[in-house]
Amino acid sequence: MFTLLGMTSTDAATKADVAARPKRGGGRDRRGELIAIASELFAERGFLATTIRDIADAAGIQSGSLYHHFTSKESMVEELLADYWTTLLQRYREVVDSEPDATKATRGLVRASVLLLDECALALRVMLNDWTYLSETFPFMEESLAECQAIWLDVIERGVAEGSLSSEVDATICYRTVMASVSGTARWFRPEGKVSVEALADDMANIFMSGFAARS
Amino acid sequence: MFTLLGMTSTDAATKADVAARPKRGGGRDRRGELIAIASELFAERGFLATTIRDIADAAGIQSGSLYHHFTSKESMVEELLADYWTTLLQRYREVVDSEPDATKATRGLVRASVLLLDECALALRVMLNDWTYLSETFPFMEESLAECQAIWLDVIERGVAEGSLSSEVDATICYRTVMASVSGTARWFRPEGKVSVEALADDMANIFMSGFAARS
DNA sequence: GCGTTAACCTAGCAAGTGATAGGTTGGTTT
DNA sequence: AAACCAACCTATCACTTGCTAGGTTAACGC
Repeated sequence: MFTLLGMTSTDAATKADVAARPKRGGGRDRRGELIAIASELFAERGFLATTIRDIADAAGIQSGSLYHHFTSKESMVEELLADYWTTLLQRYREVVDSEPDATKATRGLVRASVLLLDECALALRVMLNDWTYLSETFPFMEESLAECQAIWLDVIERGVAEGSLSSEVDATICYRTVMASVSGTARWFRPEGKVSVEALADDMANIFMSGFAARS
Repeated sequence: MFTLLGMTSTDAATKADVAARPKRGGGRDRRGELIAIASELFAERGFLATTIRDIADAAGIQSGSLYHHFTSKESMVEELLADYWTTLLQRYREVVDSEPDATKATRGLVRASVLLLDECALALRVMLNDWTYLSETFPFMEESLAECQAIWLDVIERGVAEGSLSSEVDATICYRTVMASVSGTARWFRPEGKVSVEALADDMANIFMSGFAARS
């Protein structure tokens, strides 16, 4: 430990840094701020490739200080993912409960997925990149996915039964195709970009309902 | 280092292990074997989450021994990914060069993608899970993806021009939707599973061309 | 002023990480 | 028999990882 003008480096750092430190009462939900900062990094580099030192640097604090707010690196991402799934499933239920027509319900599910992509782009990008690890770490992810699949299959099979959806393609393959497209969209879609969610939702719903062959 | 019956532990380990070691001339392409073993782990747990000690354990050798065959962990996955992209692009070119009809060419591209999914399931699963890291590490991945996109957009726009594909949805969104579905399929598709590639290729081509609304 | 508390710092640990250097083995070639 | 070589081992390095213990600072309530 070197000394500077009779101060130890510890003292010097403390004096200087504390002055530049933002006031305590300022932005109130510090924990939320840190989650936002961390999520950005997770989405950009991947969860596993992001270290807590990266997060601390981005937040302008020391790595150890993060553990005042969180118990582990995993807990920094858990809320983000849990939020996504509860919201998605809640909106799915609203759609299927309020829409008896299977065709419209299918469009509604696509639409709900895409609109949520807009709100939770970070969460989807994080999951997209580290699904294997994250789904092993957080059991609720597999559980939520299972419920998601159940809702979709129910709607599709209802549509096939009432004759509005084609019985020629396998329901499970339909479901997986849609889900893959929607979540895969997270890789390029940016909420602030030039493609609007509304247009995207309509386009994707159209593709799945009618395909992209020209109507004859 | 403890001793046992006058032997050092080093000697003991050597004597025993060498006896159990497979003969040298046996399976000739050892490097290829190791790539296969590593790929399996990469696909299962993710590239970043797999350590070279995991790979060595699975291969029944010591971690240091891997560096007799490879210069780095990255080089263990590079061939796998490069193979995928060269094959995909080559087959894409065969399709667009030999098929003047845009509708059939589109089906051909979907089909080629799905069939390759069958052959290169591991490569796709690896990319799907660690795309962010891998595409930063291997520049050829972004380059190949760009060429892939160019081929797709060309075919789609040709189809729109000749009136066989709908002009109502954005070409780029079409492309991204298809690609996301196909590569996302790698998450659940298993070559040895009960869904045949042929059926899958047909189903997916049908979904994209005609959608899953019942034909009226 | 005094105690409390949230937010942060410093310093470092234990466990792993990818990678390396040099030695050993046994089959193949000459 | 001698030389060669691929395949592997042992032991270890330098570094990074997530995480922790204990201390410091400043705002707030009484």
